[in-house]
Amino acid sequence: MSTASERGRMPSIRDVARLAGVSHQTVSRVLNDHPSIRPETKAKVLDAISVLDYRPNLAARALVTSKSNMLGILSATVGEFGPTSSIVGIEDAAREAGYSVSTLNLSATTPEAIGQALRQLSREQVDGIVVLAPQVRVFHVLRGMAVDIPFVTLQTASGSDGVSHSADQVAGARAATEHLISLGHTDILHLAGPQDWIEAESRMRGYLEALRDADLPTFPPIRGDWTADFGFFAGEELSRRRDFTGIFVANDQMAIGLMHGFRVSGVRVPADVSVVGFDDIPVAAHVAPSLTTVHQDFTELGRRAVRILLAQIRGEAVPEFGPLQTTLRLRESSAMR
Amino acid sequence: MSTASERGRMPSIRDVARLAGVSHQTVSRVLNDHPSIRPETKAKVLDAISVLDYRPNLAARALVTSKSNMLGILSATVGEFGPTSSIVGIEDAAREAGYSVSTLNLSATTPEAIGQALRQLSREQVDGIVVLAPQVRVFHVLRGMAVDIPFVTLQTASGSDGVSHSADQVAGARAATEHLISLGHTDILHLAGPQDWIEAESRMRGYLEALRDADLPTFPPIRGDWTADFGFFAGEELSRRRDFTGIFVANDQMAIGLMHGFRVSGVRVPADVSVVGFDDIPVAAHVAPSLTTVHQDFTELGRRAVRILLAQIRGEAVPEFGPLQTTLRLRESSAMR
DNA sequence: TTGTAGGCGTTATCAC
DNA sequence: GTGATAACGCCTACAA
Repeated sequence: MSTASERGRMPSIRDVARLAGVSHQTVSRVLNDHPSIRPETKAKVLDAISVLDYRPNLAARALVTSKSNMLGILSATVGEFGPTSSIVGIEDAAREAGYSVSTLNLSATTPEAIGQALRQLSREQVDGIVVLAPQVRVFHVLRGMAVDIPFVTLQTASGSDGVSHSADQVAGARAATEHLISLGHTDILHLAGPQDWIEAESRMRGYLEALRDADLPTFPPIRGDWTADFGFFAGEELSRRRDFTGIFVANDQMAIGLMHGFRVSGVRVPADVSVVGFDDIPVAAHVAPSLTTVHQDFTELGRRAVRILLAQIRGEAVPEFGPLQTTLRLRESSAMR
Repeated sequence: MSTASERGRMPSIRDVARLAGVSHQTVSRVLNDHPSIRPETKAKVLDAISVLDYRPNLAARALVTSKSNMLGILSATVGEFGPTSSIVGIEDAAREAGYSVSTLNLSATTPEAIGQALRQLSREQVDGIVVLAPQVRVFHVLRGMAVDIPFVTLQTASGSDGVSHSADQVAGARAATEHLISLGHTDILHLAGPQDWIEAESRMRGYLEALRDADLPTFPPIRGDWTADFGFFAGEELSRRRDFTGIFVANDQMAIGLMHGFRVSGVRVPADVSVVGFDDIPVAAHVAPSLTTVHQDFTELGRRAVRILLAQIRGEAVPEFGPLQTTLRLRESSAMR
């Protein structure tokens, strides 16, 4: 007779069974909380489990059930503050629900790359995927692929029909713009995110809607790339223009760079121009001047995404969260005209 | 006879075998690049594979080989810029080498939590772990646990004997401090990171060594928590002290907060006090005044960690990278005395 | 309530 | 060089 430890193997369900004096099937039932099992039998089994320090083999389970108890994160971001914080929330919620998390970073957002990433994730048999790929393109590819794995996106594209959850970007952008209007600004620019990005579109829409509702002129938005460096150059460029007194910037990084560009060009914030950003990154409150911006709870967003995904996986009713609220944080960079 | 597609299953190695007119074992050999296989047989098999769009089942493979082709990331950070960038590098390198990545965020750094996390990762049968847990405590627990899974840490504790790789924090901190000295400062403070953090210790050591070597007085470091908010309060407090003209801050977030605290307290940077940070986060170049800081390539660090880990896993010689260089970025926040 | 048989898709081991 | 056969550890289905 050879026991598990003698053979240098991890204890299996059969070793537990032998020690508990039951069949391996009974052990399996205990593990899966099968209803019909006598309490004392269950106790014996649990005892044996703890004696042997037995832990179910996940691969074996995955093989036979075709479920991995693993969620995938498909991300196409470059370590920005927002997505990163969301990932923390996703992992947290997933682990809490007993799922492990496999992350996959997209280096390119071509249809091929996306397809390959999805295939990889499906090979890993993830039970569901959280998509953190804020580009419109990815969204379209995803919809066209008819993935058979449940997935949730953390961005709501206009006309989205898939399951998605996000903070209300349009409302946030509206609030930011309306704030500038309420300060007495009438000529308000928008430094937007890249063309393909969903948030960029939503934030731009909020900007446009607010101006239109107030019967103020709109300007063609400037397209940035989210980076502080771009903001800096934009600041230098815009300093030549003096046809505006307020600017809503699609994210804080660019806003901080922009203020730098203004500074070196002699444009004073907020004396000459009021600036409002978006995201409320941790340093936003501390730059000079401190940045008025739109706060959103990225971590909570990630948590909710997992709850939605799990409901989908389990075939339960998908919880109906309203869009996550954003809040305007008033700081020094915006002031009365 | 029932084919895979008829039964709604994914094609298996046997389906490929049937189509190619060989045994399933031969297919397996093709998949694993077994040497002794006739080229034409191999061709037939590869053909069948592509016709069926067959993809090996990872769970089955993991079950029988006890290897998952998966690396684990054990992280105990809160979404800071550095670790986040490293994770990008880790994932990249891992996927490139054909490994998937399972990430696990530690919410607490108690020995129990760490033990649980390691057990979880080992249950997932990860082939190796990259540890991004910069606390000394975690490091000790890890060493004491005699983990049977290869692992690499991204921080070098003094007297480390495990496999680890990191940028040369001490040298970077020395350079930062020596820079202040070279500007003519003689009274230089240090705003340090939390007690338990490895980088905090290294950076403090660099500070102390530089001052000692220059025969300058050292001050007891102030312990911060890495956040900009803490830096702000520290700035307000320190503004009451006027016994120093230079300060080396252990990370950029705190440095930016500190400058804010100085600002509201009437301390001018760099006129009254020169400030140097660490990390070179993207906004460091754009805050006002722009922040002199120490740059390090976090992403490359992550990549290297994976290469080291894979060598360990495969039993190859572990590549000997020297410590990653750091470079001082000179900006406005530090100036001649 | 419990046990027995069979199979999930792959690799390892032995024949041929 | 190739093919049977037997695991790997678990779960589902059916039998007792």
